[in-house]
Amino acid sequence: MANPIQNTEKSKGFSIGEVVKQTGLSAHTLRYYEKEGLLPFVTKNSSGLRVYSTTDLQWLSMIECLKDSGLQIKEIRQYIEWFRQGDSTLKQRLELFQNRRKALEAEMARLQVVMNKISFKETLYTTAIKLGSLDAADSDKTIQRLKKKLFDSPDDFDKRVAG
Amino acid sequence: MANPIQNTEKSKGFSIGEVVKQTGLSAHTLRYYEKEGLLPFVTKNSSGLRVYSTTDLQWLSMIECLKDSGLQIKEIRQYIEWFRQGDSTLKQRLELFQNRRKALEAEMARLQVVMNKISFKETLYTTAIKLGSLDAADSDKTIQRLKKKLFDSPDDFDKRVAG
DNA sequence: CATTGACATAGAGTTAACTCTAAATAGTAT
DNA sequence: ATACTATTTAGAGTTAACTCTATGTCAATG
Repeated sequence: MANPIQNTEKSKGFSIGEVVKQTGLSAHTLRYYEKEGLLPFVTKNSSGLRVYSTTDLQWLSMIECLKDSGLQIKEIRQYIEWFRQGDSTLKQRLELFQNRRKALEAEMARLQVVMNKISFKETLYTTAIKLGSLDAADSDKTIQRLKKKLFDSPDDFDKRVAG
Repeated sequence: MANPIQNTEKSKGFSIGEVVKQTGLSAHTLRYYEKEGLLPFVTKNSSGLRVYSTTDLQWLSMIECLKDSGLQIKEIRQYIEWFRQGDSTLKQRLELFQNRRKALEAEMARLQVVMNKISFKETLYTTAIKLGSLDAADSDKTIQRLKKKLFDSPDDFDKRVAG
């Protein structure tokens, strides 16, 4: 087990392989992130091997969160640049998080609408299997009531849904 | 205003331009979907122009829903193929919707976790602006209590978050 | 009958975010 | 010293889902 970077009890740093294990990201991806300016704090030892600090791991966690919130890599880089500029960019960063929250709220609302439609389909097909055919399910009283409820709701899933 | 396809009171069909207006999709995208097998019911008139029926529009609505649920185009094509095969594929289609519902539930739960982290950041930066610096906000009692709450929760947002 | 605008096809180009390849160097184990 | 594994770089390749370009047809308008 060759570990190029000595990671003693003093926790000087982690090799790229250790970060791969801890984060689940590939070494390729870690180098790609660095090239894209997402990890400006990663250092190299005298042999040119990357040494990741605990702070770098925390940044990776933050990057994952921002990615999951829907941010693109170049937008994450912008955020990191703002961070490096210090307190003069507090406003920009706050606005970014406010926008992220709004985007997440919109996305969750959107997913809820999709969920309603998919759940209806699940019920429809469960009934279809019980009755032996999709046509029979389509004519089913309970199904028709459910469908009506869905169609009369504010979002307009089509009057009649294909499939 | 030349409309190649006569759309009389009997509603024989829609031109691609009309479908563009109704769906917000581009003509390019509509042709691309068709090429990918997503619209096998679209017909052409004697001049080779596409004629979309109301059913085709319903399919487009269904396709949008499946896309929003996270399905890829080739998976949507599979669903449409199952549909065309009739009641012998009811089980496969039900399973697809069951899987979609589970995926949507997981996605919504994931987004909720991200939302908690982003909301914390929003609070942190609001406090930072009020106090004049990020360091001051980091040492703030209320912020520290919030952070502790977030870190002690089942999901493990890092012990200390960068940025 | 020439122009215009919508539409057709085939195929090339774009974008984001990886993902991989090749060839070289570094570190560890025996 | 040798073998083996981890890491490095530059740059090419991949994938999904469009998106656009070039060129040509067709129908209605002036």
